[in-house]
Amino acid sequence: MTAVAPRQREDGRGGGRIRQHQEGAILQAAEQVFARAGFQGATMAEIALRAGLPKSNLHYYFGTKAEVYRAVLGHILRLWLAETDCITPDADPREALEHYIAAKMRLTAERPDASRVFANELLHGAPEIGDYLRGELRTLVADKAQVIEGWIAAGRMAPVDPVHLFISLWALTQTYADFETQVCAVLGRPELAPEDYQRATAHVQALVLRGCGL
Amino acid sequence: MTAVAPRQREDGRGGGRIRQHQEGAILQAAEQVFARAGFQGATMAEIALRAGLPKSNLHYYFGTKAEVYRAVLGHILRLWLAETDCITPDADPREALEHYIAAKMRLTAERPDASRVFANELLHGAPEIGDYLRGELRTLVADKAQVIEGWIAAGRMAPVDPVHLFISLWALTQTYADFETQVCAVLGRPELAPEDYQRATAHVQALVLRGCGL
DNA sequence: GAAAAACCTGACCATATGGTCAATTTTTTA
DNA sequence: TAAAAAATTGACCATATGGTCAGGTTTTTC
Repeated sequence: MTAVAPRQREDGRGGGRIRQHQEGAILQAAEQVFARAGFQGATMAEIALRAGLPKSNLHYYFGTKAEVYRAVLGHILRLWLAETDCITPDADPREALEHYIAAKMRLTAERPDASRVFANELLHGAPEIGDYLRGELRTLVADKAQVIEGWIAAGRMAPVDPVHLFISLWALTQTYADFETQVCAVLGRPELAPEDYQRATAHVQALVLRGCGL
Repeated sequence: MTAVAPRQREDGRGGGRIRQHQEGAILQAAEQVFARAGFQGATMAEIALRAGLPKSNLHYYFGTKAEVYRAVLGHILRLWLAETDCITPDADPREALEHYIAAKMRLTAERPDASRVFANELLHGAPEIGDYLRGELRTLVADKAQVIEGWIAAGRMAPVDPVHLFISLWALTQTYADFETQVCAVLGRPELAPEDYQRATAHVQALVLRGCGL
């Protein structure tokens, strides 16, 4: 009989010892495969191969490909949140933005595949995470935008549309993961090395801080 | 017998009157479908449907899906080039950058699907256009970077890494097409209206010009 | 106006792939 | 240690989809 796998918590932290381990391996493999091929291009066979288990076993843990995909996205969304912690009314605008950019760039450098899966999902209209974007994310951004409005009103930085500023920050940092191929091409590098990410971070910080009159 | 379709010029300008028309319709339909679903997700059946002809007729003009895809990309690359015309040693840095940003943003607003197909190709490692990126594009960027270096050396703008500046400009503008869903979500819009693009253009121009000390 | 070229199309095929299932083994529980 | 639960797996199936093909129709050419 086909056992119904009782995954308990949506974050995959439930289940026994073996389940923990296998789901972890699957999610890691899936992130790579989805990043490289997108949802449609990814195959369950390849995910299973990379995770080191037969396809039918993969189906024991995740009934459908969409389920694996959702789990990967859930994982990634958790990374995307927070980060904005440093943006508070009392913080120094310069330090806060500098810190935020550095954090986002670090994430980009360390988890480029996560960024790519996210980018791919957005690129195709965010069928899975649209609700999250219009809910949690929008609220978060609205909050932080208020903080920045406050900074501007207090004359602590140049007047900049705060929401568009966030959009710009995301674009400026994630481009180094999402469009790495293009970046490598114009930089004349075979791949991005740590120094490249350092240069990129410094560049974005300089551009944005000066752009915000800081 | 299966006729071998003798497409003459690679840009689809060859062939008879009917061929012209049909290929145009196909390419337009294909751009939409590839933008929404990516290469793997796009189906020949849907492209044919949107172009208003049976699938086998589509195959008469383009032997394989990859061929259609390459034609669409070729179309798009032609848009990507030029644009940088305004960046010359004698130009005013402020005006030149302002103009370049406006042009790129206009392209983004008018041909979002083209931008998305391009983004998708990059996201998956640019298997088709990698050579172009490392060839023509890199040369072009190197040239324009020299111009900007000249501006900086002459004290006409703040010192900014020119190649990273280009990367930033692309990211800042294309994000409004590629990640439109996210942009709409945080802006609280159902879709981007012309005013939104105007605001976005003004924002990016202000941020970058100030960021470049202009 | 007839021959040639270009164009059109329904029926068909091969293959890839997501997903199922029943039987077996391993692990946990009591 | 025995029963129950969880985990594993190879064989199998249904379907979607890229692509073929033979024969028919329209358009162009001379």
